[in-house]
Amino acid sequence: MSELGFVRNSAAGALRAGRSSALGLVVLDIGNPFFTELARGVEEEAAARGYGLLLCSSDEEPDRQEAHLRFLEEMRVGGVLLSPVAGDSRRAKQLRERGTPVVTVDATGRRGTCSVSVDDRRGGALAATHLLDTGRRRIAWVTGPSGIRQTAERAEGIDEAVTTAGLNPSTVVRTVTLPALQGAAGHAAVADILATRPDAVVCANDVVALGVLRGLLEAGVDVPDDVALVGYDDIEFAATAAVPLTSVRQPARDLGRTAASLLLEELTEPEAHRHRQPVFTPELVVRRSSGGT
Amino acid sequence: MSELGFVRNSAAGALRAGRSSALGLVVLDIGNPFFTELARGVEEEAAARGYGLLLCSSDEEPDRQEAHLRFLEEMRVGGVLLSPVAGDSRRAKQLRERGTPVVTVDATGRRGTCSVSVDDRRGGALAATHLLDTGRRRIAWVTGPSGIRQTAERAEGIDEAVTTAGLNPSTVVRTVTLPALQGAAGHAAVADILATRPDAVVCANDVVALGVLRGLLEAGVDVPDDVALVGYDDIEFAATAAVPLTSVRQPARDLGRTAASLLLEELTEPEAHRHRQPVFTPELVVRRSSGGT
DNA sequence: CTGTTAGCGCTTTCAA
DNA sequence: TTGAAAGCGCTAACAG
Repeated sequence: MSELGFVRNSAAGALRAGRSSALGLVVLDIGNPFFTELARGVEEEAAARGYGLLLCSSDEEPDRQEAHLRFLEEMRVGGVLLSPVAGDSRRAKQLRERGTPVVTVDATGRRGTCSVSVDDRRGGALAATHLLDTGRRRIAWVTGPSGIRQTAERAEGIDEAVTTAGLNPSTVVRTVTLPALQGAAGHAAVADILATRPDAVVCANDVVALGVLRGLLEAGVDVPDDVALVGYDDIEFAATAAVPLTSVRQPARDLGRTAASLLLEELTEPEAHRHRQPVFTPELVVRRSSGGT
Repeated sequence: MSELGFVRNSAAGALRAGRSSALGLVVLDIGNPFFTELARGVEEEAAARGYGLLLCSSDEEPDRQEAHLRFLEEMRVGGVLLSPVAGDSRRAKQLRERGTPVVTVDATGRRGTCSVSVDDRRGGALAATHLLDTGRRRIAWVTGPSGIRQTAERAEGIDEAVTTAGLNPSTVVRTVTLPALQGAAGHAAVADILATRPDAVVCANDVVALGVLRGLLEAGVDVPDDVALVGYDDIEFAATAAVPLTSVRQPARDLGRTAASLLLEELTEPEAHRHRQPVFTPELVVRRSSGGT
């Protein structure tokens, strides 16, 4: 019967059911391998349960995030996974009010919703402790726009570790803020970073760290002898960098799978579902850029 | 009226119109920055014309490609951009028969359809000529599954350049075939590559080249003194590699924008539309890995 | 020029 | 057990 070219019309199904059997995922930066790995995890889990995936990138711009959420709402996706640019999204709230579950990814959500995150405070502390243990005393913290929650917590973790070591964060840590967490921005900020006279640089993610690394080498700075460098995420390219990059690993694919699984549970068994906020543990991967073993 | 939470139901619109105002893009590997850059180009162009984008990755698996195409067909997307895994896709044909335009991306399509590609033969020749010019005489060509058209043409370009230089491809070029064009596969194949006793390695893309680079360095091979290395795509991470990577640059974002623009033209002005197959020109970017300047 | 209606394809409900 | 019908929200065509 259907062997000759019949293809289900899911628009009709979505209209009838009030929602489609697709999920939406909005990430901060599709060009960042951390998020593509996360997306893979989501896609795996969604596909296994018969759901499609609409993948969007906000490029860290709140307006783009809102536009994508609107698009997903118009498409009547069954649920949304959101790696948020800023704290409160009007449209995310609206989605939830409409009955569309929204799971916060890679950042702690409020209670009353599901979220999947990594202990960013701990991650920041891991990086800083490692640097302090290896004798560094002036850390430049290179981060992005302040709205992004997880980077703020990494900064707190750094301060915490500095304090724990009996030092004063205000003399040890200098913050350099980039317009975006991208390689080019990191590369462009190298002069600003060096102006803080650091003996160590911690970047809010690996993409930035690789841009910074290129700038440091171009400026004739020896990594790690003059300046130690630590990234975040442990993307694949960290290991093949000019100086292999020490990084704080996050279980990207697991994050994605877990988030999708929570979302699908909420979607398919709303009454049995209890909101959860699992927090994963980051792990320091020491390579040459920090002068470690 | 609509200020209080009204959101258009695009499922209803799609049902009514017979198709949705979204485009589908199926790439070979979403983890490859070349394709994310291409996707950005597509997204820019689509968004500018009020179209959404459904982004899928086949991971170079024909079955996944077909599944994604089926999903897009079920969603009744207005058109599809496809970076094909294998030559003929039953479902792509079916889509066209149904009246959904399909534009082939990053590979030459057949006449009678639109496609956007880069002169891969020329790209292969650029890489090989550069290596021959700098004295290399045994080239290992590291490629992926044979179904992928563009890599086959790059191989032909290499042979062509070797012949043009008055040498015999069968003595100069050795082919190593990977199960997938991914970093891990390249890394795992280093022993096989070295077994061909090459003085130069050309990889079908940069992701593979970076994996190979890591393996070569781990094996104590000096790049470029013992072995020159050339990648393909010129992704951002090529410049920050352990040994900055010589690569054949492809204009990824332009490819995406052009492809989307052709698709949208076919979609919105079917009678005025004439099929075109623009071919972009690749460019050799020489860095240290090939021992060039 | 404004307002009403029919129907897209699917699912669910209810009748035969 | 099998089949018919209603209605999801939108738009295009048509009536007033």
